[in-house]
This record gives sequence, structure tokens and C-alpha cells, in this order.
Amino acid sequence: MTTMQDIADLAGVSKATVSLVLNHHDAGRVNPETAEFIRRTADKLGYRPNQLARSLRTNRTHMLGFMGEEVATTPFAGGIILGAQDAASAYGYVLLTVSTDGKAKEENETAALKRYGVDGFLYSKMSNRITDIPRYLTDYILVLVNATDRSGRFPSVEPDEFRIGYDATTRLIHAGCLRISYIGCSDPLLAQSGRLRGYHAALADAGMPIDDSLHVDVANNGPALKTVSELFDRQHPDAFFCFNDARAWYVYECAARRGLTIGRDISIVGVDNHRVFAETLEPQLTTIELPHYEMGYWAACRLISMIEGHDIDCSHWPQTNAPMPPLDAPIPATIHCTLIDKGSVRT
Amino acid sequence: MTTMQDIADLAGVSKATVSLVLNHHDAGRVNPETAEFIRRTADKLGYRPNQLARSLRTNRTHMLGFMGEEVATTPFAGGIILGAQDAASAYGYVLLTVSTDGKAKEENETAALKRYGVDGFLYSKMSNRITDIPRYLTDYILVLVNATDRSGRFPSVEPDEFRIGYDATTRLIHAGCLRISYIGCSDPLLAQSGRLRGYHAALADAGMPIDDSLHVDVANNGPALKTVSELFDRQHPDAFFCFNDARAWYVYECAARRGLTIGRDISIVGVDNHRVFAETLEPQLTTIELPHYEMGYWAACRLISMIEGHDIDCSHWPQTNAPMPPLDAPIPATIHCTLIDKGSVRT
DNA sequence: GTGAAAGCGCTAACAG
DNA sequence: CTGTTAGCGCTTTCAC
Repeated sequence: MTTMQDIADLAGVSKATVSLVLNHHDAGRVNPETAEFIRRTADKLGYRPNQLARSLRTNRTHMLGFMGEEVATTPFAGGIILGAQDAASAYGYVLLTVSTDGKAKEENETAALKRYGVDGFLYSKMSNRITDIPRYLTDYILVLVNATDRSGRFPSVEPDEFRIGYDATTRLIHAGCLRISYIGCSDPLLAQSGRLRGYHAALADAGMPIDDSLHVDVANNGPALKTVSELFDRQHPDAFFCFNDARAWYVYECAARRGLTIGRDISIVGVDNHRVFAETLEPQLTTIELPHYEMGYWAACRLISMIEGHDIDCSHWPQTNAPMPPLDAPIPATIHCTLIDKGSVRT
Repeated sequence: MTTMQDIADLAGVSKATVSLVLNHHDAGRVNPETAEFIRRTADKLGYRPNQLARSLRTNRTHMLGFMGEEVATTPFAGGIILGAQDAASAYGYVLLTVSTDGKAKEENETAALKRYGVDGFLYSKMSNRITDIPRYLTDYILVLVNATDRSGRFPSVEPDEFRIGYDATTRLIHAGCLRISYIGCSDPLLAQSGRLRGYHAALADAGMPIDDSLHVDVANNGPALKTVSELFDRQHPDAFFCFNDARAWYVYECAARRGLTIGRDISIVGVDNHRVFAETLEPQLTTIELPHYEMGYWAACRLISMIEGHDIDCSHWPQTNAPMPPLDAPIPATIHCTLIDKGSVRT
């Protein structure tokens, strides 16, 4: 392993000078020729700064702690992680990931991350919920992803649920559907209420009647299939806006059993479908993907700007709140997300 | 932040003594009373060792680099990560995760991890493939997960594909099925060939005929549904062993269109189904889950034992190669994985 | 312009 | 048995 001292020796200067040059603090302080020589020998020796030593000195590790719920069981967290990682990487940071599936463990894992001196935390939930920040995190720099801070003290990045519901419904309206059903979720999630409002608003804006009998909220289990089945026979919808992939599946099953073809006899817009549907049903299913990657990316950028105490260049951030794609796009994916910004929270 | 010096001051000793005590190297070296006092004040002050400083000194960071493919898009990587994390945590390690979805970036990400001084790497692929280890990793301590090293120099942890195929088929045989079809994958994966061999072996061991017309390999797209559909009508299978969830879905669609009920008219054993199926089809679908968590856990344990240069206690490792669960278990999950051990690779 | 010196918080060899 | 000393590799004043 080659150190600054090695370079200093070769260049006949002290490591202080090397440090200056390699950290780009040499403008007008070091002889340009010396600087150039130092840079070249650093290159030649394949010098890699020891991040640990640097961190020890500067008290900044350039590590971000990512606490994710359900890292194990869904692809959702993966998207967020990937986005956060890309952002981190773009700014010279790195991600320390822990999963918070186990309750008691969470505090231990956090303690571990703290001992490594992470500069801040990303706290991500599987579905957008009002969340109490654990006490052991509140004195850290923190950004929530896909969750809302009850106390209102921390910034968060969340999907724009209203727009998701609005755009999904609008798309079905534009496709000429007249009896648009909403298969929602019976849990009291922010996503559910927001999407339902969007569904209603879209119908209203299009001058269409709001028929509550076209709307059912179901859990994710046996009775759900029966409920959807009855809705099919009772209301004969020609389109479905489905809360998620599981709800879309019920519609699938019902349609198949009645000899109906998705995309011809009935239309579906589903949110956040697992890849299996995207792969097998491409031509028939319209999917709105939650902007997991973008949320992760955006949240990490926000966190880094808080850590560094200044706004960072965000011109290359992923596009958010994009308009709906054209109606004939094969797998339309609409990106909606919102930064709930509580201002800088410095420690 | 409280440091060793603070404790040393309060205890009237030098920080060296504090270090000895707090690292449990005080047996017979430090006065038990002093030791006890040190421990208590450390406790009282809420002392947390600075891992960075320690690492700088010891040249060991207790950080593991996890390079995962497709962290973003499937829940698979998540399971592996979670297992690796749990193992890491059990031995006082922590996981630095990067996704290798982007090709060129991979080397950069690795370089970043190296600068942080990770003690070793876990290299994970999305599906079990013969893999060339990138040059920039070969001089590190490394364990492969869900992948096989072409050069045979590095240990790997992989699913036992043969047993998966064997057990899945056996289960259908025990359930009384007579015309058992295999819906395989047309890509040349290790998983495909291994499971097919298992399928054949199980049939042979049960004294049942091997009918090649009951076996089709399909890709994951439109024609696949047609192929499966034709198999349905031509061979009238009473059971299906499906390579994965996408293949199982084709069977689902065909069954639904023919008014057949899974679990009554036909039986399915699927491998590695996404959670959507597990949630919505619990009573009907038999799923063999790939041991992602276990592979991650096991691999991390192996890596740590290589890093520490001695075998570590593995009595609490997840159970592997477990026997098939009883036939009436609601969601049988069989755990199969194999450690391909190449011996210690020390640097 | 450049370098010497003083650490960041910890560990480990070695002398008392 | 105990404590002093000398760093790990880097950054950052402050003299020269």
C-alpha cells in the first residue's frame, strides 16, 4: 500500500505538500511544477488515499447509513437503495445498509453504524406511513424515504399519491373507459387515501359520475377474491385502477375465469407491480411504477446537502413529477415524488 | 463524544490500560478492581469505541463489501443481503453494499470500498452462473454467492439445484400425481440443468416413466404462454414443476381459462415465487423458496472465517439441506444449499 | 511557497 | 503486573 509519505519521499517534499496538492488546495500555494510532479507520481504509484485515516482526522467519513424496512422481501427497498447508492457515489459517499426487519435489533444495528461514524442516516419504510423517529436517531442528520415524520422535524421524500391516483384514472378515461373501478387497500395507508382522492378528482375533472359501488377496499387474502368477483358480476366495470400487484391479480383471476382479455375486454392500470407481471403481461397491463429509485436518489442528495451544510448541484437529479407518457407507450411509468422539506436540521 | 482518555483520566490510569480492559485482554494483567472501575465508568459515560481509530491501528475494519447484481429489481438480492447482514452483525461486522447493475461503474464502486478498507468481499449474482472474477477483486478475500468461480480458486455458496428438482418432483409424486410436467427455462443456467436432472432422477427413483413430451423449456415472453397452452391440451398433465414464478404464471393462466383449480384439478410446485403468489395463492400453490437468506448468511460466515484466519463457531448457522417438510405443511419451504469450498484463500 | 509539528482515538510492543 | 511510548495515515495550523 502506497502512502503520502512514499510520494513525498519521491518528490522530495513533505507529506503536507502532497496532501495540499492531492486535495486540490494547492492553487497559488504550491509551485505548479512540484504539484504536477506530485500528481504524476501519485498516479504512477497507484496511490489511493486511506479514507480511514482521513476520516479520523476530519471527523467526516463520507459514509451514509441506510436503514431500510423489508430489504429482504420486496424489490422496493432495492430500488431505493440503488438510487441512494448512485447519488452517494456521485458525491463520493458510500452506503452502509442495514435492514430493520427485526425490531429489537434495529437499535443495535444503528449503534454499529454510529461507531463507524456515518455522517447521516436515510430512514426508509416499505410503504408511506406516518412514522415516529426512534429516539436514538433524532440527534443525527436524517432524511426519511417513503415515510412521513410525525413530528415534522425531518425532511422526507415520498411518492405523490394523489397524482398517482389522478393520472392512473385519467389514463383510463382517455382510453375511453366509462365504468372505472378502484380496487383499493383496506389498510389505512397514506397511499390509499391519496390515491383514492386522486381517483375521485380525475373522475370529477372529466365530468364523470363518482359511483361508490365501483370502489372496494380489500385486504390481501382469500375474501378479497370473492369481493372483487362480486364487484365484477354486480357492476360490470370496464376498467380497474388497482392499488398494487396483489389487487391486480384478483382482477386477473376474475377476468381469466370469465374469458375476458385484459387490454381488450377490460383495462387495468396497476401501481407498483412486481416484475413478474411486467415480464409476462407486458402488452396488456399498464403499470405505474413507484419512483423508488428516484426517491432514494433524491433523499440521498438532500441528506448530503445537509451534511455538507450547503446546497449541492442537483441538475442531474432524476426527473420527477414528469408528465404522463403518451398513451401508446408500451410500459408507461410515471414518476411522481415530492420532497417534504423541513429545512436544514444540523447537529 | 467520550474517548478512552476521558475514562483513563477518571480512573487515574493510562488509556493503554483502559484499552486492555475494554478489549478483554486484562486477564491477569490488570488489577481486577481497576478493571471493574474502568468498566463501570465506561458504562456510565456511555463510551463507544471509535471504530475508525481502531481500524487505522489494526488494519482491520470489520467491514464486508457486498457486491450484488440486480439489487434493484428483485427481492432475491435482498434475501442474500439480509442473511449476510445478520451473520456480519453476529460477528461484529457491518456490510457495505454496492450494486453492480452498471458494468463500468462496478470497478469504481469496488475502488471506493477498497479505500474504506473492507476486510473482504461477497460477490453475488442473481442466478447461479459460471462467473469470471474481475481482476480487481482477485487479490482480495472473496466468497461467491449464488455463482460459481470459473477458475475454481474461490469458495462459493450455491443452491443445490439437483435437490430442488428432485424434491419438487418427489412431492408431486407423493401427492399421487401421474403425469408430471416440467416447465423449464430455455436459458442455459446451472439452475435449469440441475433441476432437470433432479426431475428425471426423482421420476426414475419412483419407477415412473420419463416422458420427454411432458417437458418444455420456455423463455419469458409471449410464445411461452402458447407453448404451455399446447402442452396442456396435448398431454393433459396433472401436475407441474415450474422453474420459477413466471413459468408458474403461464400454468395459472392456462388453468384459469380451462376452469381448472390449482390444488384440486392440477398441482403445481414452483420455485422461488415472488411474494405476490405466496400472498394471494397460499392454499393452492406449493413453493420451494431458494435459500437466499441462508446463502447470504453462510457466505458471510465463510468470509469472516477466512478473514479471521480460523474457523468460526457455526453452530447457529441456518439449517441447510433440511429434509422435505411433511406433505400437509401449508407453505413448504425446502432449504438447499451447498458450500463449494476451495479452502482458505489468504492474502 | 514549503515543511515541521501536533494531533484524530486507538493498539501493541516494550520497558519499568 | 502496570504504564509509557511510539505510531497507524492523514490534515491543518503556524513558522520559516
